[in-house]
Amino acid sequence: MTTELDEIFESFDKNIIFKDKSILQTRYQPEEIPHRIEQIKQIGSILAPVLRGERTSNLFLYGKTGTGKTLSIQHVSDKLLKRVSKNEGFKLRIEYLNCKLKKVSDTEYRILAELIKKLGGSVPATGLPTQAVYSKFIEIIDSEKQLIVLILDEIDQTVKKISNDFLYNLTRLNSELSKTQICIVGISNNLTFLDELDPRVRSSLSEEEIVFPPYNALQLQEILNKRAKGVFKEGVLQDGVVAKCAAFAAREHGDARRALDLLRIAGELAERDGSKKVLLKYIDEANNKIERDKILDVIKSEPRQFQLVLYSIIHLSERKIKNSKNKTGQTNDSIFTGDVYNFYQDLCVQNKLEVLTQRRVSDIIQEFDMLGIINVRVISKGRGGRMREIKLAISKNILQKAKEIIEDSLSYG
DNA sequence: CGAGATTCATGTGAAGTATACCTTTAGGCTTAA
DNA sequence: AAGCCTAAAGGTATACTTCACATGAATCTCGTA
Repeated sequence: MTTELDEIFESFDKNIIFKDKSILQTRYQPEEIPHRIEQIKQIGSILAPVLRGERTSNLFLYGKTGTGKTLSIQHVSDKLLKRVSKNEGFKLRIEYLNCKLKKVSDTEYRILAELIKKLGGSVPATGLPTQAVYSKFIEIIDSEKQLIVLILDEIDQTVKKISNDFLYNLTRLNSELSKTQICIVGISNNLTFLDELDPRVRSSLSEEEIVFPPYNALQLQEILNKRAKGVFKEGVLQDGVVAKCAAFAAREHGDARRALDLLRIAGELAERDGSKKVLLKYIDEANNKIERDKILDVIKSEPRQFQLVLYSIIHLSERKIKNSKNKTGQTNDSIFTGDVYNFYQDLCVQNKLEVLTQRRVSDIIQEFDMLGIINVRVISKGRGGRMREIKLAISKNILQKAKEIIEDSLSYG
């Protein structure tokens, strides 16, 4: 046993593939950010007045995921902070908050609490009136003369959960502050986000706007090449590996994060396989793995009733496929609402869970369609009634795994 | 034979209900004067 | 007495149910050729 373990550890220790994997991790902050020079310059020139201790315009960044928004703003703020520390005339703080994090995003209270914590204060987790937390926030900010840049990432999430009012209050903060000046940098991957905003908020929040376009395949390749240099040992990458990663990611609206993940996972797969090179096939595998993990994560996080409905769908369509092969040979793998609901009812009884109404299950099915796990179409069979035709949209090789996940979560519940 | 009515099985919308989670508030406990 | 905390009271969003009506093509009905 020990020897086997030793072997595993040793082969892992040899580390044939990677030199420094951390460079591919999402947290990693590279020295250079290719193809974002324009944007970085713009951010720089907009935020530059903070160096003289002046308030800047509020700034708004948009672009899809993985287009370097967060990276760029962090890059600029690092540089700014370094410069400012040299001349001690005033104080500059740049706080970054990701509004999408679960513990933060729910309520106004929590966001404020989180901000206060970042600024060095503390509030009880509950019990205080929101207004009190709000004034505490102002008090902390205003306690000394300073300049605050507030970076709110994924700001669109807050508006969905809370309301326009919160942002409105934020934009008006300056009028309530005497010593401190504050400016807000909003980041959103939803391009239409601004349109949904209250016009008052909109005009003050987006005094300046910068758009981050998606990377194309060539640019992705360059990014990958730059990073890959430090990550992998010499010559472990098969020709075309980088190009393929870039091509895959370019298909997904030019998501650089996706490209980096692909490369990293492909490397990990090669390593686990004991291969000396990262071959092209590992990229396909990595792509599958990412896709699979994404879907399985979704399934995992779904509530129990949703899982039961999905389980019914998977079970029925598997059975359907088998039957149709035996009889006719044609692939008629679609199933209908009624079948699903009946099977689902039995499933609930077996597991001693309450049975939801058909109305609700209908909505649940629709939601799975929106998640892209199934495809749904309303058809009419004439006198046979009207119903949804349901088809699974996930590849067959993860069905088994999906079922296992659901079974697991059922037996624990 | 064909136009229009009927029908089936469920889609879909509105409105109501239960539940969980939040905020607010009142009352009790602690602390400082 | 003032301030702080907590438990209960009051609000609100969410998940679901109930009720009611909408759908759309196969099928039926019945008048007509």
